[in-house]
Amino acid sequence: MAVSQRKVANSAIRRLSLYFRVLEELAHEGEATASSEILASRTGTTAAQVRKDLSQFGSFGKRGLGYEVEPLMKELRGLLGLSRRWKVALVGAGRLGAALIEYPHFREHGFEFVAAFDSDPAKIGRRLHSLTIQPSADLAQTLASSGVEIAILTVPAAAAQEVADAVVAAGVRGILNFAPVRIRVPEGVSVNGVNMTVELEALTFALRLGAGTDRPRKE
Amino acid sequence: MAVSQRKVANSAIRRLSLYFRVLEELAHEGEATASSEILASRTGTTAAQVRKDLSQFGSFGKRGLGYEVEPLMKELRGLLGLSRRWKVALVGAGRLGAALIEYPHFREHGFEFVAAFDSDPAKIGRRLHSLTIQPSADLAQTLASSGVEIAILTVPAAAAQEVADAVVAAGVRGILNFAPVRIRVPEGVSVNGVNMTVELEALTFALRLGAGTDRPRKE
DNA sequence: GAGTGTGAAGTAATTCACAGCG
DNA sequence: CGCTGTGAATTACTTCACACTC
Repeated sequence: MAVSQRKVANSAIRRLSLYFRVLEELAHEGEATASSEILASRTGTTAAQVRKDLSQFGSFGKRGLGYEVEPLMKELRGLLGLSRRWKVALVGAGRLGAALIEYPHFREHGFEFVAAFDSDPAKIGRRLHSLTIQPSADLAQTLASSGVEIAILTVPAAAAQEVADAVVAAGVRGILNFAPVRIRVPEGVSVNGVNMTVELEALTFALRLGAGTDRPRKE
Repeated sequence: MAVSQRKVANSAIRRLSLYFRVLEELAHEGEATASSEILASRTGTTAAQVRKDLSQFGSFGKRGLGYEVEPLMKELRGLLGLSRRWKVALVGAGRLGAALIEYPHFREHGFEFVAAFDSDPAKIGRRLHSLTIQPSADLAQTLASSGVEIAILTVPAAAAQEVADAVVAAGVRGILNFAPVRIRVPEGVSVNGVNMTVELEALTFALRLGAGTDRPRKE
């Protein structure tokens, strides 16, 4: 029943995002309801986990029936902040940045790229999917005036902290960091990292042992 | 002291990868030793955690001194499977795939792309960073004959499971999945996912509450 | 003296199991 | 009945604290 600002486990939040995606699939498949069991098997967790995760935000299910797909999607959209648009800036207009700015999934879920920056003079002025690449030096000015709240960092590791400091100074409150280093931000700013090197090395660790990584035991 | 096949926590494995990267930095900075405290502060965890993580594989440190950078790197390289080369295939030669195949970090750590596949006839035959893009139909044949052990999947969500089945059938034992869906694999195959949508939505969840996400309390 | 290695203690996350409702 | 919602039990992970070594 608790909807207030409670301590929500990070892992639970990420699962909410997974549930949401599965619900989109189910809606697309024409399903009207979804049991915790379905949600669990499609996301690789357990039915009890799904119910626990959802129940900390409200009683969205109907006993004997399951969860109605559309209403639950709406709830999750609200929880995850997907019922509004977010202005996003890309910092680092390399190949990865170019890939992300085109990634349809972001656009479809309300993330709108409104600026792209790079420090390489050769890239300044070039177009990237409807945006003109601006010099990183203009970061502070452009971000502040355009109301950007999220920065996606696809810069080299060595530049990541400096760029993070700059976007935070420009008022950005959320950072999605693709550089393989941990960046430090002041209180009140959120950072999530996507570290593909770590994931790849976790994979080779598992391969070296000759075992499967796979998460949950319950099939 | 235990070096045998212990149940190693997933989170611990990922931290090992982080420690390794920090050690590379420290080596580059000319440091000969590193305390658990340094490793902790640079990776965002606690000194006790660092020691616990490392101690489950051996006694690598010297009391009163810390860890010697080079020897510890060597240990971690071994643990993480980075002391050998891995042949990697890229499946999905879109923008993201193109970005990954150029990502210097992978190459520098022993990951060698030996084949690239796509199902789009328009892309077949085109070059991608020294590789010629092959039709996905050739997957089975090429992979089996080239000894590829790891597949990196950058295909659309809808195709991910099908592609995963194909690479597993071709003998691949490890998959790094960039598609935003969970893929199911048989026992003995490892999958790690990089889901940037989840990370971005975890970020907007945090922003919606107006709080910082950041991991550990201890500074 | 400084900093590791590690049992013990504490905290967090997951799973169980079942009452209760549609 | 079937399936949710949830306290209680369990398991996993982290932090403490200190003996021990260099």
